[in-house]
Amino acid sequence: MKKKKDENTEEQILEAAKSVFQSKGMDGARMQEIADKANINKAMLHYYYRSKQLLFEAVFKQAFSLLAPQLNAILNDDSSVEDKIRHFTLDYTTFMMKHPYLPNFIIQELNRNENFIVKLKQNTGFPNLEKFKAKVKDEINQGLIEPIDADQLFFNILALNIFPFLGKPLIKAFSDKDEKSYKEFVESRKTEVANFIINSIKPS
Amino acid sequence: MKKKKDENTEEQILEAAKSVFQSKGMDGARMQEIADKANINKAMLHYYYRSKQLLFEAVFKQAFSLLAPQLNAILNDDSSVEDKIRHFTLDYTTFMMKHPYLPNFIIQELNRNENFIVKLKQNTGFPNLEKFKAKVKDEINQGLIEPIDADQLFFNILALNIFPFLGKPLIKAFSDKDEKSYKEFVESRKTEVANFIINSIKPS
DNA sequence: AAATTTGTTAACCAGTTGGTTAAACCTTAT
DNA sequence: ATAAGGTTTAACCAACTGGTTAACAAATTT
Repeated sequence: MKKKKDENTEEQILEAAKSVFQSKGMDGARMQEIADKANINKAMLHYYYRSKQLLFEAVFKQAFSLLAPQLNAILNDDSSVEDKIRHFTLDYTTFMMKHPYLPNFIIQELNRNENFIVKLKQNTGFPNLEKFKAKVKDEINQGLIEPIDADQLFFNILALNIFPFLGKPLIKAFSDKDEKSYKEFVESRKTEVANFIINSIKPS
Repeated sequence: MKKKKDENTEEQILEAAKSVFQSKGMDGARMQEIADKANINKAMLHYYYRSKQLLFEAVFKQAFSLLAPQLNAILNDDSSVEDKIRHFTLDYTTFMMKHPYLPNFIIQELNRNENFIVKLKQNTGFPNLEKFKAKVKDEINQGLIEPIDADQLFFNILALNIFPFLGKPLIKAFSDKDEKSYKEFVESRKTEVANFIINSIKPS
């Protein structure tokens, strides 16, 4: 009826699996390494999660569930487009600086298995753009922002915010930044990116 | 059909390796699959490239060498910042629509092995931002564009152009696009992205 | 045309991988 | 205490992996 011994073994596994899968990906991850990191026997991984695939999916879904609410914040609240942009840019960058492996993990695995996102879409809380699109059109009609396709605007916002994490090695190499100045660069983007976007859509 | 020396075996291998590595990554790729795709014996891979690692590096360097010239075009010619942006956005998107696996492959493997880019930097023709930064500062001083950090501007350009290829599954899922409308979306970015950037830095 | 080098193959190998098993170990209910 | 059932472990396994070998075939040199 009740669980016995170490109640949080299952969570220790998930924690270890998260760390290994996020830094090495599905193909590069080794079950033994996950077991070692969780300080348990490898058989326990299969006892709790049955297979590498299912353990991976548990990790991936949890990772994606961290991303979705951030997107929904910008998409579904009632603030102005400008506020959405400032708010999202600040929150997203702050959050990802604490979880720098997350964007690359999600993008990489989504590209590895294109079917995977279909499963996720069935989940409630999967980001929906309709309300955002309506808001953009509304503000364009009111002359508050310049005409722009809402999809293009949304993915521009996403691109500018995600890229510093996906392209970290490129940024460091191209602009000769060490870890410290890379972090300063990302930090300054919390406001720079919002200004950049708003400048572009602001009526002249 | 007689057995005879096939002098382009080496290139067949590279072609097959490119296809497999770019779609599955270093860890997901299998030497046997590369051999099958090249219609040769697995031992030939080692005869010509000695190890999986070296074969991978050959593929990676060739992939990166396709990217570098495009970046250097925007960085080192003498045109105006606005022309650089329009020119690069058009060329880059056109090129990547023909090689859609390339951006993800490079980003993924650069993140998998952070040391890898250090080797690449020693290569001649590795993109250098100095001239671009000088040009940006110059145009800012002349009042042709609004003040902006040249690094930020450059990586904004990169982010907006690369993201549609990295985030293809996200774009299709979030905005309910099928393959056809995804392609139209990317196609329209050839000019949309340039307009978006130039709007942002244009003096009001 | 014989000898040598280069290209190619099937078979093989040792190490690794995800996954299984049977027995032992705890914790709780009887 | 003992039975019961979930939890944990060491040992094991079959399939797979990158890589090697030795023999053979084609091209090149002598």
